[in-house]
Amino acid sequence: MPLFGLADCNNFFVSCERVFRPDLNGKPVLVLSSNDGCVISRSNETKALGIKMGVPLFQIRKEVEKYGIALFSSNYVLYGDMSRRVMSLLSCYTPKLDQYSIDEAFIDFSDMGDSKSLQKYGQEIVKSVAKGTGIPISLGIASTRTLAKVASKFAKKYKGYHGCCIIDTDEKRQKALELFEVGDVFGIGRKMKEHLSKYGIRTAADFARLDGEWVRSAFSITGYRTWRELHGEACISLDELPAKKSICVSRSFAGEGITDKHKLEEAIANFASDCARKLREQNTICRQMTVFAYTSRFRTDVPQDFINHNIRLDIGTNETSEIIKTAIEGLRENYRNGNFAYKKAGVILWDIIPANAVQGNLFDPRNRSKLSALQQTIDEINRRNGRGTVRNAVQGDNQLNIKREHLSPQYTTNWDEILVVKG
DNA sequence: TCTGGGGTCCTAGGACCC
DNA sequence: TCTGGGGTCCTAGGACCC
Repeated sequence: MPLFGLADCNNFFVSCERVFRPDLNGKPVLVLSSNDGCVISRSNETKALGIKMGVPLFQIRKEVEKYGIALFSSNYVLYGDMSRRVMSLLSCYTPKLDQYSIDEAFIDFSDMGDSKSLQKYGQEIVKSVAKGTGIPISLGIASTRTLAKVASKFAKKYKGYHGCCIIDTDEKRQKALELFEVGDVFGIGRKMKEHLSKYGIRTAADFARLDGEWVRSAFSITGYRTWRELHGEACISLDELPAKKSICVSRSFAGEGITDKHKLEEAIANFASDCARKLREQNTICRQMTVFAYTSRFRTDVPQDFINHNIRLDIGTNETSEIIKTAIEGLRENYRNGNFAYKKAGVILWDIIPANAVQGNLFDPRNRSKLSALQQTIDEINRRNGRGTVRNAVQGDNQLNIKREHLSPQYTTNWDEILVVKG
């Protein structure tokens, strides 16, 4: 019988920070988005204070002060590294691990013994990750991904499960769905929840009791899939990790934003460079690109501009210099002089195919094998010496105007900032 | 004053072809 | 002047996820 496990790191970013700041255990902690803008991770103590996910920091300044909430700017280098450690430990316990996000992974538990031994096995996994990384996780196990997610939330909420909850009978499934709010179901978002509430649907069980055909007509194939998954019918399979179909790098800028054309080009060049690296990391090339830049949507008192430009590449590529050049040209074509303050910009690569499928062009004047050898050399230098050691001149000094006032040190990835143990 | 970043999937509607 | 209908492909936008 197919069985899915979902391992979910509890309050992941906060937990990462606490690994190196054990003094903050039991205290309210927050991790902020880029520019220290919004709340993106909360400790249980912070949740208990009523601080909501996603609220802007400036709206909760009073509470931060009053309760002495510890603040951290997001430190993705640290979180990425901790995530790799968690994932590598998890992969010891299964032949098939499917990483879903930075802090979640699906685990194949098919044919792994009876419920009782599985419960023990699950608890062992949870303990092992906590011991090996310091990150607490919750594990849910069920016959579909959607139900595994429900189970993991129970594992998180009730101490009695010791981190692992299994939904493996119809009775348990029914009971779990009765206790579960419909809006918390994986695949049911704000809009669907609103729509359902008009019909008095409050719990996952209410939703599951609806007529399948009606669900399909009201919420399309995706809603219907969620409905079937809640009934225990697996519709989302555990596939091999597919290559990404689009790659996006974008940032918001602090303060007024960027008003200087040259600075904007520099930012775009850096985004394009990051995109190209990600593209090569999954061994793919892209054939289309979007460059965008816009002014603040919250400011109605200043002139607005919205650049959103698609570019089709004659020949697919993953080379940094080529992708930067194309992005900059795209930006220049669409740039208007008008004293605009750009608050956000980015580059998206899409129409992505495997690198070995590149279609040559008889009229292409460049020597592609030479270009590729050069790129490999640059990648190797940057891998050894840190990103951005060798870069294109247009990328400038890579000092984007981004605010990070509460940044933790790079404990795990930078020798200069490694944790000092005091004797 | 201050409002994240990176993805996926689905659908409707227009363009285009015969 | 008359001005169908079906199929496919592409794109923009919405909804969802973390």
